[in-house]
Amino acid sequence: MKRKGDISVILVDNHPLVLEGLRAVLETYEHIKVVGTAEAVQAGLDISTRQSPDIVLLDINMPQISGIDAIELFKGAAPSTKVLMLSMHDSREYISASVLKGASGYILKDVPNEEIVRAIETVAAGGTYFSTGVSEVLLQQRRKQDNDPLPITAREREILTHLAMGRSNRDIAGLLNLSVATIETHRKTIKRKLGVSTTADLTRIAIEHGLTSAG
Amino acid sequence: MKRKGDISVILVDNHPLVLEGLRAVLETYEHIKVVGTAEAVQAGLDISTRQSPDIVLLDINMPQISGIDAIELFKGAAPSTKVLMLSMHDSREYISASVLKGASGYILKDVPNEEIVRAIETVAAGGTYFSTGVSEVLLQQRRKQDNDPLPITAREREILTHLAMGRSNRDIAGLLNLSVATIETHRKTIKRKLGVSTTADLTRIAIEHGLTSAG
DNA sequence: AGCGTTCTACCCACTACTGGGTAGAGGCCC
DNA sequence: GGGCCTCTACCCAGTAGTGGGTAGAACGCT
Repeated sequence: MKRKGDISVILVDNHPLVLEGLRAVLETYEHIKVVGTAEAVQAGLDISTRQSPDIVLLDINMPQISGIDAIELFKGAAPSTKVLMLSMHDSREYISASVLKGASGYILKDVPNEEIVRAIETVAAGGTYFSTGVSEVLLQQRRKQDNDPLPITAREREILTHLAMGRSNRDIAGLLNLSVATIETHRKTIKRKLGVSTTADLTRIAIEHGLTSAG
Repeated sequence: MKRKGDISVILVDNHPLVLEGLRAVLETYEHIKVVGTAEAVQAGLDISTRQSPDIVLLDINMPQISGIDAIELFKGAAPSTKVLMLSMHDSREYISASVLKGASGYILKDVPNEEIVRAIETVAAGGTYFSTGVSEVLLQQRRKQDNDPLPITAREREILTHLAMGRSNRDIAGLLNLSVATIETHRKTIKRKLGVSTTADLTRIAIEHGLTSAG
């Protein structure tokens, strides 16, 4: 029986073998209760609606409905349920998509059992869990900023920031008390150095390098 | 003494009281060894260089050098060290900045002791830890996309995507086999609907809503 | 049938940006 | 003291985008 303090979990994976393996691992932990397993998203949703589990361990590769799309369905079926994705891939697209859809964590299938348990505990406690390789992917933007600083001068960076915020050459000239011609020259130099030709490109690069934010 | 499997931690906070409180809490756990404490970033760096701890627990509000800037310094002083931020604020700016600079986690000072320990264990194991309120903030972009869909038509969204990728009206006209005038009309309509007037604004909105990515 | 919306396309005058130059003043390095 | 870079600023001709219109064809809804 599930007792107070226990964590209820349902497992959704289209491979019966993985399902049984996970159940066997998790059952060795007293405070984790596997209250259901399903080999298809729809069956999982039915269980989830009835049981409102603390955690859904969801395989990302599901036939019919993809695991990514299923995240929202599970959140809809039982709003208090946290979704923890289980995947064989550490591809950036999957991870970002999972986070955007509201998953609380993303772990790889080849991690040690203890890490799966740790992830379940962490997510149940209201945290997020992304396993080793995955956090590297999430922090990828940082590496880009570190390893690949923009090859432009400080003044040019300043101009670029204004440009990316939607200001015209004339606006910037006014702000910085410079001639419009000067801003145009800077703009040309920046474009040449960065190898782009449009304002949209400049804006994307500025956001990418943290000079301004999208939101 | 630190033994194999133990987690070595140094604490950096400019409040001696917090420092002592943390030390007292962590010392009740056998596998966590506090190998140093510092009330200033520079002193913390000195310790970190000598000890190469597994974890630096770093207060975000430090005088002189901000905790955010200190993240990079600690990563530089001992590359294998993971930085776990400790903060009283769950503001979006702090959290994003921390993640971008390379912090492996962000926890609030008012969380229960067990959560701090859990965070330390998780980060030491190579994961990331963001406590309850914090993960909400990280998932904020998702909410923006869900609650605030762009009030434009599918065709306009398509045009917007191309614009944000740096394509000119003429390029897009060519791609979609339309007249340049049509693209200009769409562009005007999109700007009016979104209440902006420049390409940079369009690009920022497109990225914000996931139509294209910054990188 | 009548209405609203979307997608398409054009007109016009105006402004902004582009891409090719050149160039002087000041700072830094060797 | 000569060389290199940065920041400033201008010239010019050309192209692109702006912001104000209008408008027809197609579609769905009632």
